[in-house]
Amino acid sequence: MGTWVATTLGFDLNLASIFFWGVCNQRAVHPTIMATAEDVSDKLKVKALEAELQRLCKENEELNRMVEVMNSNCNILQSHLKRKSTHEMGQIQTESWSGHKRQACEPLKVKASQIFVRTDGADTGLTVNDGYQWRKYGQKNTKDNPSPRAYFRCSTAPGCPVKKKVQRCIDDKSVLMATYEGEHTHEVSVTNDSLASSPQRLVMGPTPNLPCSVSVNHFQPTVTLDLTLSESHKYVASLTRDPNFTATLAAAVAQSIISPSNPTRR
DNA sequence: CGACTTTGACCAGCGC
DNA sequence: GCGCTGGTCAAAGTCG
Repeated sequence: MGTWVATTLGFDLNLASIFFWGVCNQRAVHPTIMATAEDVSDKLKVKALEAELQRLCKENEELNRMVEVMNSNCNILQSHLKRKSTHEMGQIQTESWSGHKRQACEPLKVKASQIFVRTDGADTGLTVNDGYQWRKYGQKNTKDNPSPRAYFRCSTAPGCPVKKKVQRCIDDKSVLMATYEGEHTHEVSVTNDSLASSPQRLVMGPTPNLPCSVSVNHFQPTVTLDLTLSESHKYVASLTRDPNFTATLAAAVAQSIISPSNPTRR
């Protein structure tokens, strides 16, 4: 899944890079052109163009960083999907062979879902801001992961049975892996403040309250990409407003889920 | 002072 | 039965 973003966005970004690079080099090669310009308005125009150029170069850098982040997220999601798919297909086969009545094509009744949230690399906490209030009731070191696993209960409403486990991803410690169990018996308590303080998100799929999620129900997978990039809010917003971008992204994600072993992808 | 976090102890399930 | 492991409990500590 990793390179589909590059495939989707790379061409335009590369074109933009080449354009910006060419303009920058042109200015470097011919400094005297501007130095000898006598017209004041021309100088002003040049300054304005320089400023615009710098802004565009910076914007291009931000977009490239976004692509890197999205690539990283996609790689994580892809590996996770592969692991879960392999595991579940094995379970289905084992159960059908051992005489269980469930048909192989019957959708699994999965109550747990898993999300991945990219955090600041310096952040060592295990907090996932998903709009609900959680009360931590335990923490354990696990065998398969050097990072501790934290256990939370939903405290948004009394009696809510939902629990979640949060652990840093073994592959990428800047990624938090949260596993949710149960269903909330109340509405999400998302406030404008909590959303404003949470990482920027590009949400795709029917789980808008989750920052970056992969449902483990592989018969109806839900993928939400987390674009945690504190300086690039406006670019994320502009991208998410672009119907072409979201449509392409959605198609690519759907395609990658349908055929996870596509050899054209990383 | 109440709500929340930390952390060691305890319990249950599972494999050998 | 025993040990390992994941999950939960609950007392103590922390914070606003």
